[in-house]
Amino acid sequence: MDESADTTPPRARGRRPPQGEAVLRRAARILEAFDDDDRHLSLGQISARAGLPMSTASRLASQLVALGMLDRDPSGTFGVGLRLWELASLAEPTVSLRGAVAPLLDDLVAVTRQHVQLVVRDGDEAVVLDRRDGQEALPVHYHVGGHVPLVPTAAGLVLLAAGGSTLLETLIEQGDYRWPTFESPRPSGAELREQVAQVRRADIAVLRRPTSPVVSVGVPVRDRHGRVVAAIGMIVPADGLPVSRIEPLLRATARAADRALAAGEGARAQPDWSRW
Amino acid sequence: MDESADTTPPRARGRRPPQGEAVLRRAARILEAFDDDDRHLSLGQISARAGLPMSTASRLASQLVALGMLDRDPSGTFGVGLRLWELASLAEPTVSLRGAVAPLLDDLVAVTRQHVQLVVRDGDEAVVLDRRDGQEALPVHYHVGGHVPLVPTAAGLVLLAAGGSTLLETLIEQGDYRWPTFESPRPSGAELREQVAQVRRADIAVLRRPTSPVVSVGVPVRDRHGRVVAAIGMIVPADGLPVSRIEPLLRATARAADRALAAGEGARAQPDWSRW
DNA sequence: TCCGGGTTTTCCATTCAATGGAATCGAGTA
DNA sequence: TACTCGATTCCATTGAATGGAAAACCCGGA
Repeated sequence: MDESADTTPPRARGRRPPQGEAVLRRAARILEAFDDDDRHLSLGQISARAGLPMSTASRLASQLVALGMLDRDPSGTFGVGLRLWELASLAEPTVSLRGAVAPLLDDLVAVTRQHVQLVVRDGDEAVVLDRRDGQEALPVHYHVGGHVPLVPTAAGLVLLAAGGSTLLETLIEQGDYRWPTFESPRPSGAELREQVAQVRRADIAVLRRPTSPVVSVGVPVRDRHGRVVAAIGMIVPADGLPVSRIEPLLRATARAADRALAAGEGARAQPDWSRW
Repeated sequence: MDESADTTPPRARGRRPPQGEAVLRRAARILEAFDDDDRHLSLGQISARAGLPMSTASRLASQLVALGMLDRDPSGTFGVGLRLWELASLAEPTVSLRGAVAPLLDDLVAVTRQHVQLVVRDGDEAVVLDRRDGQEALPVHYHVGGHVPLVPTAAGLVLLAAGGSTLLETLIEQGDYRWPTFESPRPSGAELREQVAQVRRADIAVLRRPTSPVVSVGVPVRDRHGRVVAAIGMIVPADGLPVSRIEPLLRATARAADRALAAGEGARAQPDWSRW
């Protein structure tokens, strides 16, 4: 190629991205390049997913490694770092909620031998804070920290119902809420409204679909002020323990969670590593 | 050069920090301003702890909020954000380890009714990956994501023993490893070496101190290649279940964990939210 | 309602950390 | 050995980041 016939006018060495972008946003995009399916990425993949030039990706990623936010194994591939995890475990509502509710999850799973999970709402999705696998567990897996859609899950519905009409209407309006593709009819706005109203009345959500071999049940957990801050969800085989048995158990657990949470909100047991 | 008599030579408006510092490092310092004792900070506190000018702290913190890395409640105080937590839960070794070992922790706590925890090493400390509280639990609290010192804990000793002589010697050399202040004699280098050797021989650590009402026991968890990747720790009252009973139980659990981990390393159960 | 203080945000002239194309390096591979 | 492809380093260029100061904000008290 000759330098005379080129359309690129000024020939700048280090031209910044056209629209100019904050470093932090770029770094965040690098972190967000990782997801459930790809927890390990090469630099090239990072660069591609984050939409950054290789050199920039390389530089930023190295910095993130130096800060412990990313890890890099000998083979060169990146992964999310432990330091990040340590920091993140300070995030509310994880600490107080998990601390208060974890023993109850233990009990629940001990009694029912089914999947149990604790979820909170984050925008128009839910996030799994903690979970226990029952021995008779069906192969259904939401991992801790993962997303759960609001509409097609019982725990999600509980959070949706608690989220106020604004949330519900927004969700209906945008209409693209997650729904199993093979499930025949995605519920209409009216149906969804009715479903939510039902959950509000009953203070519990029971989700049962003809095509699915499982029933999911969800109950709200409330803080001292009566605000729903989380939901406890359970997944049981449709042909197993009848829901009529599960319901009171879950309701009781939810009330216990309310109390545990209220009690824990004040005092803070301070760590005493010396006595280990 | 100066038109008036002032000692401040050039009078620059936006002078950067003397030594010049990467944005990412500053942002990281902001995040690290949060800890167990202060999970919520005002802007002023962040600015002070991170050693940043108010204006800079304000700008960066807002950006972090926009990215979901920090949360800000109506009163204006900051906290670590949920988004960060979601990202962080992709971190190895949390995912595979917790997934594989969690059911075993459930069993352990169900049988013994004592505290159980899963820890991994991070440099010269250990980090709690998961824990279960026993019903007969003593008020000892390391929260998930928190740090645990290597030397004065059984699980820590296991990781220390597995960490190779370099780690041990470094720790001895710097000599400032954490040790309960009131515990009379901090172990000498020789004592520590002997202790570690003992752990290596027995493939289990039992820590019993005269001043403490608890005994802590730790066993190593190994990956497919036989490398110690984590430790399971248990804390039992000195006057409760005898350690001779606990030992075989923990050993068996550790072997089960090895197998669960090896099995899980290959296949990945893929999430199937449609069947909820 | 208006005031005094403490905290937070915005403004903006200044400048250096960040940038990305190209060259270099390095581990595979034929 | 020569070739390939991914990652790193180099470096001239520049706009994103900076921090002091001023403005905006938020309260509790008068």
